[in-house]
Amino acid sequence: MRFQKTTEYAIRAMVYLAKHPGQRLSTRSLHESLDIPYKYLGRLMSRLAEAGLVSVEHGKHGGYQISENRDSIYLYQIAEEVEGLEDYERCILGFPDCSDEHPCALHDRWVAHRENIKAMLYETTLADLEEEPTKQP
Amino acid sequence: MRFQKTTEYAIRAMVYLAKHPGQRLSTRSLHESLDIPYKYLGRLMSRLAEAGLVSVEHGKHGGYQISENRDSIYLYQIAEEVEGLEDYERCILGFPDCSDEHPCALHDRWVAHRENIKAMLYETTLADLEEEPTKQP
DNA sequence: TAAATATACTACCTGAAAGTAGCATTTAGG
DNA sequence: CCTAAATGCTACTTTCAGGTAGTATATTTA
Ligand code: SF4
Ligand code: SF4
Repeated sequence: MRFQKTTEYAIRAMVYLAKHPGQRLSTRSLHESLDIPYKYLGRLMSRLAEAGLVSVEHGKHGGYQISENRDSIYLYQIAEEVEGLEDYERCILGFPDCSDEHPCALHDRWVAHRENIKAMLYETTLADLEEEPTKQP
Repeated sequence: MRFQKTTEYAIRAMVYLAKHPGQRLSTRSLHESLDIPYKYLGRLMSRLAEAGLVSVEHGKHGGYQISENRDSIYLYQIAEEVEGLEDYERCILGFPDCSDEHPCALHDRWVAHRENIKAMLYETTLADLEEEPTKQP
């Protein structure tokens, strides 16, 4: 019961960028600050840029930068881009199609938690997370 | 953000057994009722039996049976046996060692949900789940 | 005791996520 | 124009959860 490793990486990187607004940071620099494999991070950042979550500049002095409106970037957008949101609509027991109408014994217990986590993802922006340190305390 | 597939299988099987107390069900029968790969389920049930969560009989008319005291089998015991509980003590951003004392921006938001899910696992028994149907509603 | 029906054990196969490597492409700036 | 420094692209490798196969072992029952 956890995020994919890649989602963790994406959140770490995005929060780090959000804490350095106006700065354009290279993959190398992010790699060194966040301890994420260099090449793997490169592809990940590329995806996040393609999704419009960060801006990117090529060439010398290039790199990634958070958009100005980081109060409108929500965590769910990061999770959606990286691992999708399908798990949050899914049966906890893995049955392929099932409704809320005749729920099994676990359904209500699980759905409550699932909806809470969804709410966290849908209501938290990067701006909300700027108050405190990102790297190891 | 979900349980491992094997954990889903284990919960499905255990809840199904809990709904058939006093019956000794073979792997073949569980496989047909729950749509879990036969051989894979065999190994899984073997593990659950070894962990003492179900009783087992070999040979003809053998199979698995839930213990009488199914009101003292908690979901966390199943999760613990199958995928471990390490994820519930883990940093959401994947940092190796970190304390609650100087938390990062996400920490409090995440820990609250994590503790709620842990509480569900630690407070729900198989007996609690017997009220409603297990298979597809 | 022999056949039938079950679990237990061991080894191997598969697919997807994670990680690695090399080269192409873009841009700043002397 | 040329070089340095950056991202982008493509392909390969590794790791592990999930799944398959065959055989050994245990138990009931005729
Ligand atoms: S009712 Fe039960 S089987 Fe159906 S989706 Fe909910 S948890 Fe899954
Ligand atoms: S404070 Fe942040 S970095 Fe530390 S364990 Fe909590 S979520 Fe992870």
